[in-house]
Amino acid sequence: MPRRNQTNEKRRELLPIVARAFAERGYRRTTTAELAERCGVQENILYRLWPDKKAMFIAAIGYVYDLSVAIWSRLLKEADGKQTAAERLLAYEAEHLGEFGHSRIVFAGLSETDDPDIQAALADMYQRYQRFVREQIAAHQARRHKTAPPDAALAAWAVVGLGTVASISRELGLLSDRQRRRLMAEIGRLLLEGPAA
Amino acid sequence: MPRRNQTNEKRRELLPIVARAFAERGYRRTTTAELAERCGVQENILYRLWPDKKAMFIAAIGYVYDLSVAIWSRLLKEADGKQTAAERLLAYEAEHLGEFGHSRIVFAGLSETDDPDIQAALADMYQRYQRFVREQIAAHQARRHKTAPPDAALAAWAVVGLGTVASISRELGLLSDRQRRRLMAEIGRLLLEGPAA
DNA sequence: TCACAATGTAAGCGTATACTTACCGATGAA
DNA sequence: TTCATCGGTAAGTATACGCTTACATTGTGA
Repeated sequence: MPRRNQTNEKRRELLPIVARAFAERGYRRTTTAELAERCGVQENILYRLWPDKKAMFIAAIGYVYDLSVAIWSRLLKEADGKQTAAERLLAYEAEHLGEFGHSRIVFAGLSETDDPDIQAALADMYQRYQRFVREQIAAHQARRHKTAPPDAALAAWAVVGLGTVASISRELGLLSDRQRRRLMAEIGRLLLEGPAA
Repeated sequence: MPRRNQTNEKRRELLPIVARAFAERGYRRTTTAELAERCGVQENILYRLWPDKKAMFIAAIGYVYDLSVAIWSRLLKEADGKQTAAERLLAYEAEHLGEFGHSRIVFAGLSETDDPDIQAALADMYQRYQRFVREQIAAHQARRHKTAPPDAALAAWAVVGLGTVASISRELGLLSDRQRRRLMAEIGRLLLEGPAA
């Protein structure tokens, strides 16, 4: 009998490195040679793990989502009587926003949306992301029953947009850390609470 | 004497075509051969108009901003006693959002932000864009003096984010036209008016 | 008309890049 | 020990792409 197959373990080991490369340099500019070098292997090793470069990228998209959810879930488990989950999430994102380059990999993908596989991967990720945020917002609104909070689904999209523009502003050096935190805090609160504060 | 130099006219003539190509296919995937073909000229003609491909892209970034401002300005001149300029702008964007691919070209650029020239061009564009929106919001708030409207600068960034996420959702087919209009209308109003409605 | 720059065409050049092939030593159950 | 398979190295291939060069044609002011 041959040795046992360690393909899955290797995939899990290399995927964070692959994802970081795509986040830093975008899809097209990240060459398979660079991926291999960062991973400390030869190119054909990567090709044994994924059929082509596109599959590596799609796997990376999945990875950054899983990573975000893992971080958020850990955060939400640390119960806090004063703040709702949504409030803690906003505060966390204000502080650590875009730390892994979540949004950079999305921007890279958005330049490839005429590829149906990449488009589907991005759409799936966004839907999960928005659903997660929406659930937190709905829970928040249920606890703090205001008279007329915004529709949770719309508010969730707006929060996603808020995070996006905050990421862009960080990327381009448009806002100081302080200003960005204020943006997330004040507008985030407005989106959670609605006009009847 | 030789013929008179028509470089500037030619640039103005080809720039919309170049910008559309970059918006549709992203920076890296748009080849200079494709640019030339779309423009109906040979490649070296483009190289007489701009020093390199990067310059063509940066010119395209400037073009989409100028185009947006031209459209908005026209819109704002059509006075309307009932709606403020900010309200009309929101309504217009809800309807025609991303018609030219304004945001697509930004996404393409955001994958190239380690190039200082591209980063500077994007940062400049975003700052002008946010300033424009902020002025409209401030004017709106001055007319409808609410007790505690959001800081106009923050609200402007949030509106930019709202437009961005709406563009993404259109790109990925995440929201119906109807849902996207609701998103822009309801959250847009919230951002203009603040919590004291 | 003529000189000469502007404009256009066609072909090529060097390099980068996604992906492949050929090969080799290590592993571990039979 | 055997031997099929796994994990890894090194080199190659075909193509695509940014950019250049060589050269012909056109239009215009002197």
